[in-house]
Amino acid sequence: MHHQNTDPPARQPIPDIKQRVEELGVFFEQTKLTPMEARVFALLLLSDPPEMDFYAIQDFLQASKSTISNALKRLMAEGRVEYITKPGDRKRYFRVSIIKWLEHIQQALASVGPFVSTLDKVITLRKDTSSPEFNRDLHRIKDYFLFLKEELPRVQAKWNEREGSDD
Amino acid sequence: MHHQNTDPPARQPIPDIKQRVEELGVFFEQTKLTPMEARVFALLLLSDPPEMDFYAIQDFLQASKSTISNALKRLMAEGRVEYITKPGDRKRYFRVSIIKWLEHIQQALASVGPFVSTLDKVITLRKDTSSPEFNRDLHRIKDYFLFLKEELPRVQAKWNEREGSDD
DNA sequence: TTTTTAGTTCTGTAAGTTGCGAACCAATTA
DNA sequence: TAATTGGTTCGCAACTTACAGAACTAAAAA
Repeated sequence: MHHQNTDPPARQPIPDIKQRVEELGVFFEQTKLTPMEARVFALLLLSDPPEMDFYAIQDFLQASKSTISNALKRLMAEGRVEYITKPGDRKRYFRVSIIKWLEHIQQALASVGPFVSTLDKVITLRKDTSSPEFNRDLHRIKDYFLFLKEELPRVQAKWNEREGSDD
Repeated sequence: MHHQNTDPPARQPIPDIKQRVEELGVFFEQTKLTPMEARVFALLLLSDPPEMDFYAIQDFLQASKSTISNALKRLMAEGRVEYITKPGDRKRYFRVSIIKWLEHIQQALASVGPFVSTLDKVITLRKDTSSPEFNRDLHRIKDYFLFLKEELPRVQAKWNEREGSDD
């Protein structure tokens, strides 16, 4: 017996979806994804229902299995995509993991940390140089990052409070 | 008459500078710079005095003129590097433009804007889909970005005030 | 005027990426 | 047991990028 279709009735898909996946894909390439990864992500953002099985993704994007496999692998490693399973169905259904994606974004805001310490190293190294003005300017940038490092968690806290967040 | 040396007396350079330029360079590659661009930027951050002429950069990094020329071109186009000149000296002295670099960083924080509008498009397209829960989650991410778009300028204002900023 | 200086611009190429196809594997079905 | 399903992994071809080398240019010096 082959896979019994328990999906909700196919609905009117989003109009011009192929083209929109391409456009969205180009946008998400800017977020450090390869073209195909970006297209997979874009497709999962636009698909209805929001989960798709491997073959459906492959068929839609007209790409090879290996390409889809690797794209999903990376998207899952990054936490932007996850999969669900259905009882009595061996397939995996891939979907955008919105919670993890949000966490990912929030973490990105914390990336000022390494900047502060890198600048700190530079400033320390420059301590005895003949260019106090340049060093002061460097210090100013570091202070700016330090300020952000303090303020951004505050902003985050404000959001959590506003959302009645449980995290 | 060839270029008369009016530089301040050569001082003790930063220890292990070659290695440190490589390390710092690797760090700055993460900020969308090619390896050589990142090394040039790193070198200008560590050099004493903080400005270097073309040949000194080339000699230090052991790269070709074209590579240095293109690296400086891009760093200047990005606003991270500028040059100064000295009277009676045809050479240009390249240095990190700290003010512009800071502006560049501050602008980067404004990059949430495109995200909001992209997500808005997706949400609009998904309006009539059969997955209200997914759509709600998407909306939540958009609201988060919208929140940031409002709050980040506030944080920036706070910094400007604290610095008695003149910009 | 010729030469030198301070670069820029134009190919060519080596190295790194991206994605395909084929082979492979583990679980399920026949 | 053999065949099918749902993928993963490997090796390679096509494309892209980063850098080198050489030819070029504009300004200054000789």
